[in-house]
Amino acid sequence: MEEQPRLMHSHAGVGMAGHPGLSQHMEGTGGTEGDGRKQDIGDILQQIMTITDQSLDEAQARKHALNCHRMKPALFNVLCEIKEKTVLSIRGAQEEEPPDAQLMRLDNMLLAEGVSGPEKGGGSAAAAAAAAASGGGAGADNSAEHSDYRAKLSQIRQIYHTELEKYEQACNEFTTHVMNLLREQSRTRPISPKEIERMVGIIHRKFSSIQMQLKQSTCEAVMILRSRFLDARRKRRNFNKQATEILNEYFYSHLSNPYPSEEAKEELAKKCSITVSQVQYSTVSNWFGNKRIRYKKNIGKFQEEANMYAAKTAVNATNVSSHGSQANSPSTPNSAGSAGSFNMSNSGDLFMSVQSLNGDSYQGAQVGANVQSQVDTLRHVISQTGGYSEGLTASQMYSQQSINANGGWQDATTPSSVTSPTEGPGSVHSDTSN
DNA sequence: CTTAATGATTCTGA
DNA sequence: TCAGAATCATTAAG
Repeated sequence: MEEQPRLMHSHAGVGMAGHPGLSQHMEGTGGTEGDGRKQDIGDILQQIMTITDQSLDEAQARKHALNCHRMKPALFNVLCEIKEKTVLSIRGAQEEEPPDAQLMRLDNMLLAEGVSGPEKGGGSAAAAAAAAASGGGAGADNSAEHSDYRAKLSQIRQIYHTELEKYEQACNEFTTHVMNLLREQSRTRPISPKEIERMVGIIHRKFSSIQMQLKQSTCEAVMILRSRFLDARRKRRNFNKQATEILNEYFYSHLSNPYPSEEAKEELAKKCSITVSQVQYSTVSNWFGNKRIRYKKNIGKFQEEANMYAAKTAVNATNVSSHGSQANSPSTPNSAGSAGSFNMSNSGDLFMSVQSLNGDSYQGAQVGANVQSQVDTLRHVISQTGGYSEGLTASQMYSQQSINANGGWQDATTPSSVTSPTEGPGSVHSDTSN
């Protein structure tokens, strides 16, 4: 029921809706209302029907005639005006785009990551970010690692730019195409410049939303890349054998107090040439932290290792001393023998015997001779360094079996397998058991 | 693919 | 603030 009238109305509107002047005019000339209208509609239909019968030339001719009609521009103007007042104003109202905070964020991020920024600056900014992310200090080791990162980043950057360009080009092409089309059509139907403009705006919005997607996925890619390369955890590399050896040597030869001082850590880091990943210092700290805790947690498991390193250390010491003595070989050797343990909670005390309580000695042939000098050396070193536990004095260290043994730490193990040659310190000792 | 080893990070208590 | 403990995440070995 409702349909009918509305339809009718819209029909009537084809030519004159909303334009009082015109419809009045028509009405005036049209004679009696009902009949006149019906007649008009009939005419229109008739014309439409005849169009299909017309040849192309005929149609063109008519079109041309219409275009040339002197009333045409005026009519189009009026129609455009009407259109603008109705359709455009409605659409315009709802087109207030939301503030694109999102886009801003993306832009900022891309800029910060060096994807959308100036060409070279991007790379260095990323490198800086990388350096910062990995802890800063070391500096030197970053380049090799980050070149890969930078390469990938610039790859992303390149893709981003080409895509962006592509979109832009497509957008422009499409826009001009649409504009031409509309201009063309504006000859046959009422299209105001404003409308064209609006259309262009719509197109741009569409394309910019595509662009935003591009930006978003680029951001994601960068984030992934970042997390992959810069997250220290992911970057973990195992130390090489040599480095592990050096650290272990130190650890086991300072078993009584495996807390290297800052300098010692630095020294160790240098010796190990820890370059990968992170700040050397903290890497060493981490290593010792992990080592302590893991050693303590499962001494049995480390026994063999301990013995091995102890032996090694002893050998080293001997060699050194035989060469000439020197007390301080900077890093580990000294103290070759300390035996001890760092306190463990459950154990009461530390120190494994320096010498095996009984027996079996491991004395390598080499070891024997220089022991005395080692002792001296060690004493010297120890007193100098004084670093470790306050509780530990040289005498304690040397004291033979003083302490011990009972296993404070290692539960239950039996006495040593490796033992040192006589005098305490130099000895290899190592804890025992197994 | 599973698992052990291990470097790094995070949380917690002194 | 630091060491220890717990946990994460990756690597390497099987």
